[in-house]
Amino acid sequence: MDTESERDAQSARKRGSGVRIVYELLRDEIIDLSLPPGSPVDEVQLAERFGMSRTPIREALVRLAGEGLVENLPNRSTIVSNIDFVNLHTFFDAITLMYRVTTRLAGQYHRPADLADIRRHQARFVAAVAAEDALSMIAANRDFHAAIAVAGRNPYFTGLFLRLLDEGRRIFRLYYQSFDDRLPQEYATEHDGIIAAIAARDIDLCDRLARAHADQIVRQIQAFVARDQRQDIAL
Amino acid sequence: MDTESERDAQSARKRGSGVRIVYELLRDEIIDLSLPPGSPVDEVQLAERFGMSRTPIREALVRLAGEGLVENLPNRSTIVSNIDFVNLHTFFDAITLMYRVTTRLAGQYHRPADLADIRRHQARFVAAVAAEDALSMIAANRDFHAAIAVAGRNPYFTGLFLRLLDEGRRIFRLYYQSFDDRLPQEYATEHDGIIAAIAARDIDLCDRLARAHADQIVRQIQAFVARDQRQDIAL
DNA sequence: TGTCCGGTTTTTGTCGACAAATAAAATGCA
DNA sequence: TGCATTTTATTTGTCGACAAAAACCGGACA
Repeated sequence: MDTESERDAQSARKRGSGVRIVYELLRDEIIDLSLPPGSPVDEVQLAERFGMSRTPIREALVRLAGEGLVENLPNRSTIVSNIDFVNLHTFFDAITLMYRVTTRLAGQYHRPADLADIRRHQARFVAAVAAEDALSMIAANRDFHAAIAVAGRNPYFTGLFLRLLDEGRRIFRLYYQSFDDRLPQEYATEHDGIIAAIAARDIDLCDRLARAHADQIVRQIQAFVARDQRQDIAL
Repeated sequence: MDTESERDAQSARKRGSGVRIVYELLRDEIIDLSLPPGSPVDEVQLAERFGMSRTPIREALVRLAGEGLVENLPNRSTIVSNIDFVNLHTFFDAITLMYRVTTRLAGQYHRPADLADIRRHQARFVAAVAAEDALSMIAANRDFHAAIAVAGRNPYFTGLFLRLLDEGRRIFRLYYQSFDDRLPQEYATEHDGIIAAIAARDIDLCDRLARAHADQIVRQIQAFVARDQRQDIAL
């Protein structure tokens, strides 16, 4: 069970990079559901897996807890945070507002280099759609909107938005494991519209398109949830 | 140099409470500027001050770093985060939006117990204004709006808002050390208006009042900054 | 006098170990 | 057999110590 990065970590890692390695890998595994919600995260197990002491593992877990990706039950094992389906609407509210705000600010403050970044991620997204690769589609979509947020140059909004986008990746991932719908072509064209609005610095248009885009995504997730619930009832 | 809480921490503290104690105390000291921005935070010094090992200190620092209250220069001392006056407008944008959103949501989702909490903090605020106690005024104001955010029941917004309110406390504190203006009477009446709007569940009114309140605060800070800059030029 | 170089010191990052707290298992009792 | 209680075992929280990095200091040299 020794992957590339883990052996790197084990052999010759620089003094202080250990935490980052563990943090990023755990983060990715939580987001792509390799570590399912609610599963316990054992410190000593991770320690021997990465070939390091418990101390850096612990620090990585504290950071993840700060972002809400894991929960730290006192004197008990830390677990991967559950997805709260009951209060999913709070997530929808928050991410919709952040879509709008970040896109508006991008329209206001973006520079040429930002647009290049955004277009690059959109190209990745389109390629993923063409290849029908749901996983890299989800990742590219996240990076696309993250780039827009960065172009908006408000670290407070960017910070919250990144958290929400990652949480969204978990939820999407949950459904793209079981279903294989595809309306992502609409997403791609909507993305192009957003890019154009940002480039034209049309703030109102940015807002409208971002809101429509967010509504689209929220509706899709809600459809997934509803279908899921009907299945639960049917069984 | 042994205060009450520190001796408590030293003698008989429960297993796992050490981090919380250090975290909360450091957090308070950073917010009320006892630890000025940019000042180094020495681990071993804190360790002997609290009578505990470096490990829990370190964990507290990691948490604080996660909230942006300290910065962790690799292989070098961690320092209290500086206040970024150049990009202060991003702070204004963010906190204004959060004022509006949380107050709107409070108008929508609050329950009777929430209103009681909010009114209690407003009473504290009024008392602090009457006593002309700037410090507890600032603290009560923060708690007042925090209670409104809690009543809105969106943990994502609440989380960001609390961070912004604490950052705002640092900025306010910065100026209430040098000046002794007072227009807080206006704040108190505005607070009453906000309470009434929430109780009446008038969402639009909540939004308008919150926005006006935020603008008021932003203007006051900007006036402080401007006056400060004029002083710098004069000297 | 100013700059570069090597040693010293301070401070962090990591480690292994121990003790407390809880979960799990085993035992006793009705 | 089922439940309460004690015992064991696992896992976390904390500690002291050591080694690596960078800052600090002093001296040599141009």
